[in-house]
Amino acid sequence: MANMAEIAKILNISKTAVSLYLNDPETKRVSDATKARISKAVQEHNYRPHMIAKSLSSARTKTISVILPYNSPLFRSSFVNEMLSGLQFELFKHGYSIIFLPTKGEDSSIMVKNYLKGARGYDGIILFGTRYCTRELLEENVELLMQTGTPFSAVNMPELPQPINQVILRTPMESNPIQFFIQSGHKEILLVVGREHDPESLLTIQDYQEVLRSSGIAYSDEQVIFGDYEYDITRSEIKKAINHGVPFTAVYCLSDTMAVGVYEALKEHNLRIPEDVSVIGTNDSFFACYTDPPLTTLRKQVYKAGEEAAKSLLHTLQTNKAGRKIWLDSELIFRNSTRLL
Amino acid sequence: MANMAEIAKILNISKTAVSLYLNDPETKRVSDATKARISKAVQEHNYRPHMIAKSLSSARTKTISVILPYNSPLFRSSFVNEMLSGLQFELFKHGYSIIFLPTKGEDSSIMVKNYLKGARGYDGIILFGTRYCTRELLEENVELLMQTGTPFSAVNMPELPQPINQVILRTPMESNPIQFFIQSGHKEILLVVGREHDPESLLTIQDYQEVLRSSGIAYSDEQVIFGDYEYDITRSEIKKAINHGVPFTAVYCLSDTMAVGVYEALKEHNLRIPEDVSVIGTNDSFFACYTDPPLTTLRKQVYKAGEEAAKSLLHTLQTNKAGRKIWLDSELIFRNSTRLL
DNA sequence: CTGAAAGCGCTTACAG
DNA sequence: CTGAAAGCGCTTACAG
Repeated sequence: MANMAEIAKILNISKTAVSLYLNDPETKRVSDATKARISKAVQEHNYRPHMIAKSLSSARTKTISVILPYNSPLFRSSFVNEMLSGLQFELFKHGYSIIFLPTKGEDSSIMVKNYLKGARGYDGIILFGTRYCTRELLEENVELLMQTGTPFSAVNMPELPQPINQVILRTPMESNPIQFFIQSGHKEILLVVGREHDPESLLTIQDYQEVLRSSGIAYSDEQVIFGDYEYDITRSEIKKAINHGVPFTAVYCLSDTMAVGVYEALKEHNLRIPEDVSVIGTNDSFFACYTDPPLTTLRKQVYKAGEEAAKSLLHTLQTNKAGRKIWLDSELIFRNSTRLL
Repeated sequence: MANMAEIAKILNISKTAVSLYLNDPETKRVSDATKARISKAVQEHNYRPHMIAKSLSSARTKTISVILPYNSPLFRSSFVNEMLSGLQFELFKHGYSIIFLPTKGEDSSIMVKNYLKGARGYDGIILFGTRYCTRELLEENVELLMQTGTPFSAVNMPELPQPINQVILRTPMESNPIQFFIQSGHKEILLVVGREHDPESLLTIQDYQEVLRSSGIAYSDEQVIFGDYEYDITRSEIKKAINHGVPFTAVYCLSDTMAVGVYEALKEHNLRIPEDVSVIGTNDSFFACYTDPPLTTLRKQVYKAGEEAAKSLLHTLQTNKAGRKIWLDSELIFRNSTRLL
């Protein structure tokens, strides 16, 4: 396969002309006659631009790197995948590629650190927050990233004070599941979160306590369950709670996967949904309408989050300005797993 | 941030020494004293290798490009995602990155063509077959790809005669859903495939006809339904079949999504699963155990397929030899959507 | 409208 | 053990 120098040589013109035309067929700096000759030669000799060489000389790669600081295989979380969908669709529209670099390290903050010590070779970064990371480490990572000077946008993490691009998923009070349960007459509400220290769970617990308090309902530690975002763990933790006599008529879960874990535990104890217990999940995952009964769930604007992250990053790439914060409101999708008390 | 030349200058040594050490800390070609000095300077000056420059000069990118010839957003098919998981995990292990380049074109074969006319900048390719492509176009694409000389592995397509790396998902007779239905006493079996011309559907229809014939059961066109791999279309096509009086006591679907479409149609006609109709899906998707009733399904080795595709590609990259064909057998997972007649 | 030439940040024979 | 130098395939001021 020919390279640009060979094409130029064959036509007895300069590389400059070839480059100019190939990068902008409308350019006025090359005559129509020359353009036609180049076009023909490119076809005939099967010329394909070498994007690596292009990147090196132009100092632009047209590639966005996605940091997903997980040890386990990627592409397994429907939440993350949906966000990647939005991201990809928007980036492709503007001719950008997406690259996933190998991450190494025991936990997510170490991975990000190693990543930022590693090779550069992309125009910008999309940083995914992970559930398995404390807020302090999250902020530390963001600081490190800012120091590198690489443009980036952060998704799936709480709002941070730094002037960085962020897409934040937010639940307005009228879509708050706990609030909804209370308005439906429930007073004993189980909250199923992930882990004790991840920011998503922490924020949810705080919010839960606040909503209870403002409704004059007593808070009890034992009504907060840690399901680790896993089906099995949730199932066994719920069974424990039932066996310990923890009272509840409603359960809100921070993921749909955990909600089906709750389903299973309830079924094993012959508790009916929603007659005995109401259940709400989070994310409106693909399978949420196929469960028995179909699951009421808090739908987050996940695809849109990916899209907006791409847009804000692209904006920074063009203008060199960062700091755009975008809030996307979640919405309750009513199915048959909830009832008025 | 410093580059390699600056590091060398600061230490008053050559770039050669720096490069040698950085690419192989165990090298005998640099003294321990010099190694220590380089290491220190790299830390102090925050040196990060420039992977684009590295790729250009070494002619290796350590990047694998994935061709997913879809117009719609990627990362939305649980089947493809699971394959990507296997692919990613294996590639990361060996330090390879994954890149997704923007694809353009109306249909998948045009996308592949455009892709192969576009920029190069990766060591190898993973080519995903798409359901929405005829066998002829598939072969044409493979031929084009072979001509470029880029190492590649193909997944998710029927076995091709060319000496290329391929991972093929196969169903042995003992896991054949139609065979299973017949052995369970069913005689009126509906087959739900995707489209009329995609190779996956064609092969399945052929296989269906053969199994029926060898069991002495008459084949009827009206018992083959085209669901386009979509929930809604499947649902309405099944309802049509029921209204037309097409007889059936069992349904095999080429995807779990279509199977839940069947579920919905049956429920709307007050047909019970499995009492009135047995249903089998394909893929053992995440939600298959959460449906009502839990879905019996043909599990394909999707993750493994991704893994093996990566392995065979890596092998070709090392040895320059291609042509490895790997068959992975599918397996029936029994849940509660099927019964003996 | 066109071209000669420097440069992007590395690697890698080659020579010592 | 170490270094000078050519080269990877492009882009891009600069000069005409």
